[in-house]
Amino acid sequence: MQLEPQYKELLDTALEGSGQRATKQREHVYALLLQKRDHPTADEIYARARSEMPTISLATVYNCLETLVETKLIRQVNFEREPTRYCPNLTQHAHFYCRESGEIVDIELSDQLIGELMKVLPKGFSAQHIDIAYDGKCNHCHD
Amino acid sequence: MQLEPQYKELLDTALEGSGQRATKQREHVYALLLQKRDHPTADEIYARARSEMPTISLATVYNCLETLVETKLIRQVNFEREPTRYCPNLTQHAHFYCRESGEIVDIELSDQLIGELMKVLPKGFSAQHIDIAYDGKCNHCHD
DNA sequence: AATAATATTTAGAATAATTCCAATTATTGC
DNA sequence: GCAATAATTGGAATTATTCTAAATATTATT
Ligand SMILES: [Mn+2]
Ligand SMILES: [Mn+2]
Ligand SMILES: [Zn+2]
Ligand SMILES: [Zn+2]
Repeated sequence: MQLEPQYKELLDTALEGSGQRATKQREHVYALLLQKRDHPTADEIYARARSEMPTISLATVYNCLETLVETKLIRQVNFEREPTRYCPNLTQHAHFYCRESGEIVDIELSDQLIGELMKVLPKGFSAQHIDIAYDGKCNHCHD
Repeated sequence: MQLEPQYKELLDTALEGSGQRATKQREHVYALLLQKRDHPTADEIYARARSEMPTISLATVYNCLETLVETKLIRQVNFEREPTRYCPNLTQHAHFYCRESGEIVDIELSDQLIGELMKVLPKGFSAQHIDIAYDGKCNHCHD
């Protein structure tokens, strides 16, 4: 499995911009996230990574993920106190967590809706970020 | 410090409804949460609880909080992977986390706004709960 | 190309919030 | 008051994540 050229480009410039090196571990972790966009945990990424790169360590997976988050190529996604998950979708979106299947789905959010959410803040408050997590039943799990 | 009668009533009926007993530890933890509504962590609650009840244990604080959450008298509030915080405000509200001061403020949400958020879900999805967390600068911390 | 400087990876130890456990203590119903 | 049940307690266990220090890889310099 390999990183498509446009993403390879993205990764290289992001890393260069932050004075970090492009390593095969970083490429591999990034490629895995882009390939199966199911919001895996570090452990899941570790398991997937090992099939093609058996010597990679869990610490490296954490390190790579940290680098990718810092350079804003991916974001962290948290539900309650569950293990952190990772998402390469950089658009403004919320997450829907299906209690039945455990599936996590991206919910795109319009600027308009974000605007409305900003409007309800009391005077003097300014938010740089809004985190929105739904939970319930997804389309596959309905009666 | 003590629990106001209306809340004592609330607690007793909630506990009775779930077949649990009203103990002084549960009352005390609940009273602390109602008194200073700053979304404390279990450790903070433990520290506060000990000044009036020096023999209470951290395990008991966790147990009491769990009971209060189960009986829906309080709710848990999580920011990223920080320690869980606890909130006795039962209205529909989001949380604003000030990066500068660490203050956590309740943001009331109208049914209308929640409705809009529900509307953006794809067909077949139904949410029982939406978790909304802002983060940025609060009114006290502005330049 | 060799060497030095720097960054990354690695395995395993450390950390920290929370949960579990088994013994003691408190509360309830008779 | 006594037996049955539930809650509290201190400490051990768990688990995701971070830290550490040694080994390896990459880049820059001669
Ligand atoms: Mn996502
Ligand atoms: Mn609150
Ligand atoms: Zn589902
Ligand atoms: Zn502030």
